[in-house]
Amino acid sequence: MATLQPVRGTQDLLPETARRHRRVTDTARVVAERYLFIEMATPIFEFTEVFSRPIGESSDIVSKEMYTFLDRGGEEITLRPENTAGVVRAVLSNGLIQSLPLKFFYSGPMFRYERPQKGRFRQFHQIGVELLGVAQPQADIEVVALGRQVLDELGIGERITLELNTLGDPQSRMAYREALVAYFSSRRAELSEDSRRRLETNPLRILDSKDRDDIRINADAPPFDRYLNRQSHNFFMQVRDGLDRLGITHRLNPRLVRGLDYYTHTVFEFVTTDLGSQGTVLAGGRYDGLVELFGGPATPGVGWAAGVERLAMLIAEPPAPPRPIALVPIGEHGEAAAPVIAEALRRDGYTVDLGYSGNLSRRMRRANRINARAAILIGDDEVARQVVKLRDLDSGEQTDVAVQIMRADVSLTELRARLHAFYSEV
RNA sequence: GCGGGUGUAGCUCAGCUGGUUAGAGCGCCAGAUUGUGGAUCUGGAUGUCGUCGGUUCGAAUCCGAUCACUCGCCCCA
Repeated sequence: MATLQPVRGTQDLLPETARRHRRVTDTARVVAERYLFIEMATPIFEFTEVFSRPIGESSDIVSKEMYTFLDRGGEEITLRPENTAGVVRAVLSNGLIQSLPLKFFYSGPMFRYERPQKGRFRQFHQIGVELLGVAQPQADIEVVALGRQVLDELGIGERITLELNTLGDPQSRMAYREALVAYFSSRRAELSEDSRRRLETNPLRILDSKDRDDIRINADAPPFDRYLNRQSHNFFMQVRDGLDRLGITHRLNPRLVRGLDYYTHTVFEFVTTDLGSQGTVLAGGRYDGLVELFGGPATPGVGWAAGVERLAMLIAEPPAPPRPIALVPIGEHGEAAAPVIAEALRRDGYTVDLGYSGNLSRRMRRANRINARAAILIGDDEVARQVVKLRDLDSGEQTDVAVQIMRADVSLTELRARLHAFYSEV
């Protein structure tokens, strides 16, 4: 810690950014609840195996990106790199699996030891939804529609396109995987270094390579359709039809592959070109085998997660918070009376700034800086006359308003009426 | 994890091929205006020139390392 800087990949959410984050999570929560996806939260850390088992030992996330440590009791703990595994664990821990279907919304920080970039941090925030217990394609359709509606409500829908693919059921996926391995192995020498590695770890990912030679080789790779069995094919068609009926346009991307091992059937990504190479903004899919992986009963699931930082960068400036009222005390009696008035107005629901120190000019300047709608000046003279000076900071008009202040007992009837008028103008 | 770029005041940046006390705009502070904000004018403060080391009579400037950010790859939300 040579200088006072935050840990690499972490960042302070200063008020303006925090406001954007809040806009994103609040909007998502509201929309999710329209679909009856209810908010829940799981711990920020879990036993390591909660993540290592379902995500897949071969994935980069597990093999080199997790924040894993021994706690003081000798338990192996990991900071959550994503939240689906945690939600499934919570469902099983709490016996909720009895009451399917389950629909959850969550938001919170996640942790991955990656190389930071724009839109990519080591501590980052995700919002997400999970739907457990529905095998029918309606679940996929509903979950995608929810994602689309969140993006639309955030006002960024038209800059984001939906890409869709299917991984098929486990049999289809396995058969295709074998066919791919056979094909790529035959042309191993031509593959990029990255893709030769992928051949061992995640051969499907080669299809998504950006390497020029890989792209050429991919052109002749066997197509997935041929290995997709009838049920898987029909399932995918139903999902697509359902989306069409809802007017949710999408682009088929046969090279779309999810990084996590537990995905089956539908996979999708909402992508934008406005964020450079970190263009995926919301992504997910179906994970029918996940609950079983945890030792629970075979239970289908669909869900998605979205990156709050990425969404926060895309949205327009959120609406400004309500303008405050500045209370400006002058002199000993004013200082005594001002907090009483401030408290009463705050109980009315107004945002009130109470100047702590400085002369009148200084406090007025502060009132202006915080964009106050009005200033209430109260000095010894006013206290004696049982008035306050109410100054309209937009027009500069200033008038005396009668008040009654007897220690904690205040009567502000006229002041309340005047303030009410200020805030109902617009 | 790999490759490229950048790092000078709170912010945005200037500082030519190394040469005295490192600059501008915005912001901040003070005053004009000791019971009145915004606009204007006047004055003022602020920098370990990211950090450490090297070359040199002399380094913000050249070299190396390191840290951070950033772009691409990888990965992913």
